[in-house]
Amino acid sequence: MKQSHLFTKTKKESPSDEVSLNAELLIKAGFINKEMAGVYSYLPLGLMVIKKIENIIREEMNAIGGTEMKTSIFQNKETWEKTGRWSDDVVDNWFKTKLKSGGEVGLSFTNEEAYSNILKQYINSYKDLPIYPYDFKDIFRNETRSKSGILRGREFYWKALYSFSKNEEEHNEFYERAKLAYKNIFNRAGIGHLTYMTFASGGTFAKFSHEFQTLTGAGEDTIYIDEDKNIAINKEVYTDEVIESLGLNKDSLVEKKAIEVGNIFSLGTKFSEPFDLKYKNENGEEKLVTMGSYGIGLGRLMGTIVESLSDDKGIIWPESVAPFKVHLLLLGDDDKTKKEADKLYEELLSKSIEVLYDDRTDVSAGEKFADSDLIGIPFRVVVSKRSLEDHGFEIKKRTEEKGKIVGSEELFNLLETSH
RNA sequence: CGGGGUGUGGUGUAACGGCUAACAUUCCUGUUUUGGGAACAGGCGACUCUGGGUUCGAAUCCCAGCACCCCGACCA
Repeated sequence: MKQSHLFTKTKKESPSDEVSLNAELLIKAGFINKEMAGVYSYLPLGLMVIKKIENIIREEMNAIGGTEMKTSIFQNKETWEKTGRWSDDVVDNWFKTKLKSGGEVGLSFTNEEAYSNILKQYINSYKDLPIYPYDFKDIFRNETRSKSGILRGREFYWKALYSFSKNEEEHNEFYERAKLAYKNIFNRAGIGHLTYMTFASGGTFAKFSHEFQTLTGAGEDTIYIDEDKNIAINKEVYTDEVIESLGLNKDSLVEKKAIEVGNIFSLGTKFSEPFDLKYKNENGEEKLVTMGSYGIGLGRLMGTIVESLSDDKGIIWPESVAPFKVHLLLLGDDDKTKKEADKLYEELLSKSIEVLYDDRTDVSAGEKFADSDLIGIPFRVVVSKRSLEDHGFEIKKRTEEKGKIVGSEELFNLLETSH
């Protein structure tokens, strides 16, 4: 994509109504636009990142047997009354609205009810199980206080997978696979080294749920980490009894601030009971389905990456989620340099290397460098009079201070072997 | 929902109760520039969040509302 076609521009000043680093950088660099407190639009660059993250999650979910679908934002009152969660006394953060015909509808704030209701039609026999449907979906929560930029919004985009299993054993087997899939996701998203699987309260049907907590000062949660064993405990279950039951030692636990980027949860029969979600086993007996839920907030994950990987010049995207792999900068406006840069741009495109081409000729070199650092694309390639007088192109990683001048062959070699 | 703070051109800020609301940036015109947010010249852009009140006079003081930020509570 040519930068002259990208309508967003970077801002020099930080927005006055944002304090959080993720919102500040993402707004300055033109990834998102704030609509109101806790509500953000994703601009072209932001959407590219979201889609990259979405694809990573999709691949990992499909790899463990997930089946993608798309449930409606609109929620049926009757369905929710089955679990008692329609009531504002039980769930106080609903966004609800009225139909012209008189009824009420809610906007999704979670998906268990919708899934249980749909899957009831399709689960009859033990032969129908297990199944692992999932959604990418906008979720709405009327938070009393949204905060921290895109880390906690009133509207957010998430992935939710629900597992429907015959029994505890089958559920547990999948649950373990889901843990690994989640680890893969956060590794691939570039924050694996900062992310800990964390024991948290489990509800009625399991002793624990598991959160994936990424260390960042902007975190809302307090966790206690055992760095050797690479696991952590959420403050909410940080008791002597729990520490002991996990075989941990209080002295080796370190307190840290973290943000919850993912959560997996055993639901047992909490939802299959009210929905009468049963199957017939081999002996013709009716059994309740055992469920689990597995969520990741994509916007929150994006914000967390920004929070934990940026520097004082801007964002540093991991290659896996960066909007582009290469930021190609044209410096100078003489015909020869421009022609060389155009040619390189076409070559990158023909090799399917994602590139943002700063082809603007009315912008100074300094401004292009500053923009490039702020936007945070992993590789910066400069074409200028100076580079052409040497071997051809200057390539520099966003994480490096100095680049090096390389010829075309070496350039493509470097780009094609990196991912 | 409790507490605290802030609302001024698109953006970031300034302005003792008193002149035509200032500066920077963005944007537009032109000239010169092109390796770290270039230089010069000219120009566009504001009912100072809304509604009341005090005053000869309000961006400034008072009241109410709304919005945004922060702390806390809450967070399938």
